[in-house]
Amino acid sequence: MEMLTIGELADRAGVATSALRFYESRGLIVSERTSGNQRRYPRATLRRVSLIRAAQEVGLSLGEVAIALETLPVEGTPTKRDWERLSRSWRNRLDGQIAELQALRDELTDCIGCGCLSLKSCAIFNPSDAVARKGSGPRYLLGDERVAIPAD
Amino acid sequence: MEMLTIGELADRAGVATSALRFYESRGLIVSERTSGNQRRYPRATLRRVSLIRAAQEVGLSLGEVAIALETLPVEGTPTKRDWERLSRSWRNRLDGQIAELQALRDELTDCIGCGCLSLKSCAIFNPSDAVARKGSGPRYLLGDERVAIPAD
DNA sequence: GTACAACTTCAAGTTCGCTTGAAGTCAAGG
DNA sequence: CCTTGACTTCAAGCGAACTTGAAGTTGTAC
Repeated sequence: MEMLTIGELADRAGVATSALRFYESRGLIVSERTSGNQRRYPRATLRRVSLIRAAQEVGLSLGEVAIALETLPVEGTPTKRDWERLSRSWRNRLDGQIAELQALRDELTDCIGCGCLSLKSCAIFNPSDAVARKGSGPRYLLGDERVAIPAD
Repeated sequence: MEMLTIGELADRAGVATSALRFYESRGLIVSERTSGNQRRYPRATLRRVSLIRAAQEVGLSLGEVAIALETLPVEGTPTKRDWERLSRSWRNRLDGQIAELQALRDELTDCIGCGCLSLKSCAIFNPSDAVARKGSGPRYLLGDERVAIPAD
């Protein structure tokens, strides 16, 4: 089978070689090695990397991607069922994200020119789910957080 | 004017005191100091913090929020025009985000069961805008990136 | 056989939006 | 006065997803 070097794979997949090594360190992809210890990837890895990038776009973390990919053959072509299952679950995820944004948008639309400058009872500022933030690290955009505000 | 301590502001705004100090270090809010060097915030800061959190939800980084807030009075009530301008621009932003997600979703929907397992011409994997990633740091979810893939 | 690009590993750096901790000061109630 | 909790600053840490750099090795084309 024709094998790709890490540079070739990087070019074709549109990612940096450092990213590929990083993915490998996280177990998302695997490589064979030449006698001189250089990585060689089967063609199928190209598809796998594409899948990873697509999943990221849908909003999955690399950890989640890893879990999703565990159900897929590392080498060779995933079955139609594999792909159907993944794409369906990703679409559902997208649906959820879209719904969230639309809700936010609708609230914002109501707000435009509503005169609620005191923000007293403005939907956008109401404590619908003012949960405590746990842990540190960056907060991702579009989280499901909501701002709490009291009467001004 | 009644002033709030940092703890009071934190409770009422639903954020940690450390976050407030951080915002202040970034110039997003300002405080007066007591003779003993403790922060005291005017009530208006509560509104300002809420605005910051709302903007973050819409997807702005703190840097962008800072720029948006520069056009607002630090103290006192923003005018109806201020708020209309901000909420309108944020809504537009949301509209854009929603549109992007919907496009992705539609592509994904087409993909379900389309049998394009080789991913040769699958819309989701096509290099619509395979821009080079500049710089390091974390990549935010829902960026405007698209995966590049060649013929498999 | 040698030049040179592409590869190797490993540690450390980057960005963002904070949090945590140390070491100390202030404010209010009893 | 004394305790206690809330406050102060400053430095360092976190988590994600990589990138960058150093120092050395491999593969290939001439």
